[in-house]
Amino acid sequence: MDGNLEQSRNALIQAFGRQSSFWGLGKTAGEMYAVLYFSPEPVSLEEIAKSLQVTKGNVSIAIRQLEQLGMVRRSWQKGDRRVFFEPETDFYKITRSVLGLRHKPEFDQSFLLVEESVQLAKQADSSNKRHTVLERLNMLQEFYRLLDSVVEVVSTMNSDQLKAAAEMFKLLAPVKQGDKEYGMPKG
Amino acid sequence: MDGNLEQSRNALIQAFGRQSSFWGLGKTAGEMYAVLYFSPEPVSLEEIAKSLQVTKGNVSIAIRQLEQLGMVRRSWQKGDRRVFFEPETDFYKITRSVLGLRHKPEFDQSFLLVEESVQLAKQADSSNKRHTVLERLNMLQEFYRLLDSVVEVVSTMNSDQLKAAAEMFKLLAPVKQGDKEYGMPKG
DNA sequence: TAAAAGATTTAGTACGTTTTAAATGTATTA
DNA sequence: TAATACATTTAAAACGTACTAAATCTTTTA
Repeated sequence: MDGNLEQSRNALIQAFGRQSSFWGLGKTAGEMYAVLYFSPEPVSLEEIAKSLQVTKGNVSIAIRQLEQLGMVRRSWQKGDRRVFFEPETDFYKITRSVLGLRHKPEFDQSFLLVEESVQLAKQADSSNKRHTVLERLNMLQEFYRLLDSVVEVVSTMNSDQLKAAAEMFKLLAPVKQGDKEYGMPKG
Repeated sequence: MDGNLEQSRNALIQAFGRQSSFWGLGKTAGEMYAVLYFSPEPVSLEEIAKSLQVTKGNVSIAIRQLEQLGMVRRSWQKGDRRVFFEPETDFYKITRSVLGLRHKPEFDQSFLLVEESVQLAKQADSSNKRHTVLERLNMLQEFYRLLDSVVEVVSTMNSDQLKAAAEMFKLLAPVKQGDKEYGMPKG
């Protein structure tokens, strides 16, 4: 392979590994996705293993996570019994899927616990403590509900809608004093 | 303490522990925050340790993380040499702080790597592969820039602005699949 | 100044997660 | 059917992170 492309690929693998780890998906899962993302053609399981120096078993497990999150699809080629993988390249789609499958449930669980906490506090004897606690829990719930509806909206928008909404949101940016045109397209 | 309040507190500790762990802060850090959140008065280091059955050293370290993220403040009481801690209860403020201190830098690092990847790919010999890769990296960068500006906007808005923006976002009606129009405010 | 009360640091340990090597499973071909 | 080429599961090992107990540091009081 062209040396430059090879280096380019390595940089991308690092980037995805980093992000993946940060979001709790595990470094190598992200790296595997990067391998697919960098390849115009679907990649076989063994090739992924070889290029990241990990075992096939490892790939088998990690790739399934990626599949379940809608980040990877498997495909087949006639006359070849191997399984190939290709990346979902639409990040808006991925965002939606990950929000729904990974974040939402975790969210709901916590929200349920907070709800439970509220109910129990309400049953407590009236006291200064009870009062403060309920006040705080109310703020917390308000915040949760807002987040929840944002997740809900994002989850149900298609990619173009998301893009449009994000652009709109971007327009809300307060122009910072003395800042040199932050984040705007040049020219 | 009132038995109900005690149960209520436990539910909250669970909720925060869960979320904290999910967001990569560690379970006990979240639990410690919950202890503070549930107490109308500032809490001493030792009391936190006792109520969560962990060592003071553990609290000392974890609480510092929370401080650095702006989730906890320390305070003192006259005639008492102990340090007390109290929670930041404004979640919008916390969101801003965590985004800026934790997410943004991680983000920027990855973005830098992608940028590097792009530059290297551009230097590669023209080929079908190079073409596809650059195309994909472009999409990726577009997505990153959007996220970046969302983070930027959120980071610079104050709590009321954030609340208002979120409410507005909430009004974006989900539009059925296949519909070409973007969401409009209800009513 | 010594003693006491507290917070922080440190070195080691326990734990959960990730990864591996090998065994097993499942088609496909001859 | 046996041989094969692959994917998946598994049990154990390696690893990293979170936690502990103990030592150390810091401040206050007597």
